[in-house]
Amino acid sequence: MSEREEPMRLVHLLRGLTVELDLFGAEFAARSGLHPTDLRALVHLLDAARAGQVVTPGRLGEALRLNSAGTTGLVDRLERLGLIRRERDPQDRRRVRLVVEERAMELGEGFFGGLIGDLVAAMGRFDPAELATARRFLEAMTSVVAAARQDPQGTS
Amino acid sequence: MSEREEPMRLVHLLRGLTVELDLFGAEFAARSGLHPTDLRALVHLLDAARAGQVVTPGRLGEALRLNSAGTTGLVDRLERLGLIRRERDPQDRRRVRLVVEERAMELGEGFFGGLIGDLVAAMGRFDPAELATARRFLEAMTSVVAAARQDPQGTS
DNA sequence: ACAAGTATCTCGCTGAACGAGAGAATAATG
DNA sequence: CATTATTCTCTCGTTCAGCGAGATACTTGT
Repeated sequence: MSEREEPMRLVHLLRGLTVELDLFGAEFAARSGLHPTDLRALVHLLDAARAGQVVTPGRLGEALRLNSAGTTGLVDRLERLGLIRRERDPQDRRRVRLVVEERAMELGEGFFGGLIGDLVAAMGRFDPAELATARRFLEAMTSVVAAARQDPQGTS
Repeated sequence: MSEREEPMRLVHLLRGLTVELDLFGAEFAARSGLHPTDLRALVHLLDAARAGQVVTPGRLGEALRLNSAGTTGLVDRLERLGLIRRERDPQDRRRVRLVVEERAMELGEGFFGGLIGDLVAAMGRFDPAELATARRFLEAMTSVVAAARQDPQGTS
């Protein structure tokens, strides 16, 4: 009732939203014959590709918190599915560059594209000032979680 | 620069936030000797307990998209860790009720409590009208994702 | 009583991820 | 240069979460 309870409702909403997004991802992954980890890897690779960054197995494994053996297995799977390709780096030939194939782009586009379109459409029903507020809110929440992650105990 | 790009930034923020929250959960889980699934189960059980609902292995497995064998294994793990307890339902003795132990509450409280406190504190820097907007926004986004989940193809 | 339905658990298996360490290339040092 | 250290990536053997199929236990409808 009181306004003191509103924040807790927002916290639950926030969690509910992440649950929905996770389930969406998991179901997409299952439908495409991917494992949750494969999907996370794909998202990471597509992001990096869009930003023009080079990703090596080492970097990928680090981002996904996998050890080297797990990373090799992951890269093997993605390569077997024709989503990425290994390529020796000509500069430093110890390194392997992970190149995203066309198919991976299409896969990502085809599935998340729809969701993104729907989200953007739903945002259209908010005016610019409201979107700015939502943005500030999301940024604030994200930085709180990021801070909590680095300092697990501190109720800062 | 144009306002047409703001929605995409919000989409990325949204994803970034869920990634942070997932990582937070995963790191907490690892620290507590739990698997990601165990944590999801615990959250579900604590929510249900707070709402006064009875959870059976069947319901839990359904919520987490596990089959019966996986569910049994999950419940075994949680029971072995002393987080929950199996209890035959006296009304319908085919059923087993999953009862959350004190320890599980403390675990959930001790870890998420801090984060929730930080989030609520951060919300304190928004006025009630802004929080209401954030809430509408989150509700809109959640229902879009939920709808997309049930109708994977439809760009509705 | 008997059949059908529902809830949970057991068995055997697949495969993702781990720890340890090997292999391959580059960089640093005498 | 040759040698040693360093940095990536990959291989081997193992562990364990989750799957499919089916067993078991209990309840409900006829």
